[in-house]
Amino acid sequence: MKSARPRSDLTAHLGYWLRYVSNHVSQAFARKVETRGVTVAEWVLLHQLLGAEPLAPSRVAERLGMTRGAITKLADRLIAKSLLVRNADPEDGRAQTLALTVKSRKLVPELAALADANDSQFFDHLSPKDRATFLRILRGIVDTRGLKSVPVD
Amino acid sequence: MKSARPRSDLTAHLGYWLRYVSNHVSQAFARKVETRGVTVAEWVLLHQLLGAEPLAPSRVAERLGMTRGAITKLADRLIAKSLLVRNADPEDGRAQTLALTVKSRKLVPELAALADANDSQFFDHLSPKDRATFLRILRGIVDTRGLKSVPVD
DNA sequence: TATTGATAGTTTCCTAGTCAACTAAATAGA
DNA sequence: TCTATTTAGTTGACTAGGAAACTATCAATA
Repeated sequence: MKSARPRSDLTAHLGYWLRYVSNHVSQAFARKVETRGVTVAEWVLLHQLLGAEPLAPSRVAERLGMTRGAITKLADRLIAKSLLVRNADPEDGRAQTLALTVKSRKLVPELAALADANDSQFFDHLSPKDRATFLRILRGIVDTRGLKSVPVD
Repeated sequence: MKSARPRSDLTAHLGYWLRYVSNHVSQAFARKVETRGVTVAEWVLLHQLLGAEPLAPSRVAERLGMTRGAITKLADRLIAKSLLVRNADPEDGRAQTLALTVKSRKLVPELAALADANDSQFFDHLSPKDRATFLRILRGIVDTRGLKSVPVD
């Protein structure tokens, strides 16, 4: 591996640009889902559940890379919006399961469409080759660095 | 609007991977600078000032894409750590300037080294070609989407 | 010059996380 | 079986930031 030659300028760091672009893309997406009355974190939770419900809060926490406490509160908010139900696990008195509602089952695809639109907005100008390279690099970083857990924000 | 081929899977979104990787890179960096007693936000502010001081808080807010209120608080914290000084602008009774201290002037290069190390950790495995492409794509998104501090939809 | 509006920064309230202490239930071990 | 430990989830204290109201000052203009 190459030695890191000092990069005196912050803007020379790939990490800087990554963060910068990612923040903008996420913010734009946040504004979109907000029109449907949900936050990005709420969307990610709902989407995780789609096809994987019911799921224990602690599992959700792992997948989303958040603490259990955060999931408790996030779930509370979704329940208040009738987008989630919390049920006691009949097998284990400590455990619970989270599941979608009729309302959220209808909402999630709409949110997915917004995610598509957001992707288009920021990445459609890329050539197919660049798109592929970009995705390959990102996934490659995940693989080689052994990243796990899904970020939310 | 472009042909939005539906991407039913969240993980098919470039935005998803972008956020995912960016979060990990930032978190890893946060852990590094934490050993020097500063946060990422504090580092970014300090680094902005390096070579550009003194700078008005409102300018900093623009550059960092944060609100003026956030800069007030961020500056307060840095001042409490003796890493920043706030001076009244002699020309304008409303205005102030922010500048580094002896302490932060010594600290910033150390933090920059951590940023280098973090970049190495996540991007050194890329071929020079991939590195260049990655940076070009990121900067290209900034350019074509005309990203500024807060993107307007 | 007096007033009106713009600008710089601060403050308050709110949101959404973390961390760590806590409760209750399950499990392992003597 | 009783006890100790682990596990699931909740709670409270704390943090960082945004939005908007607020204060103080400057600038434009009637």
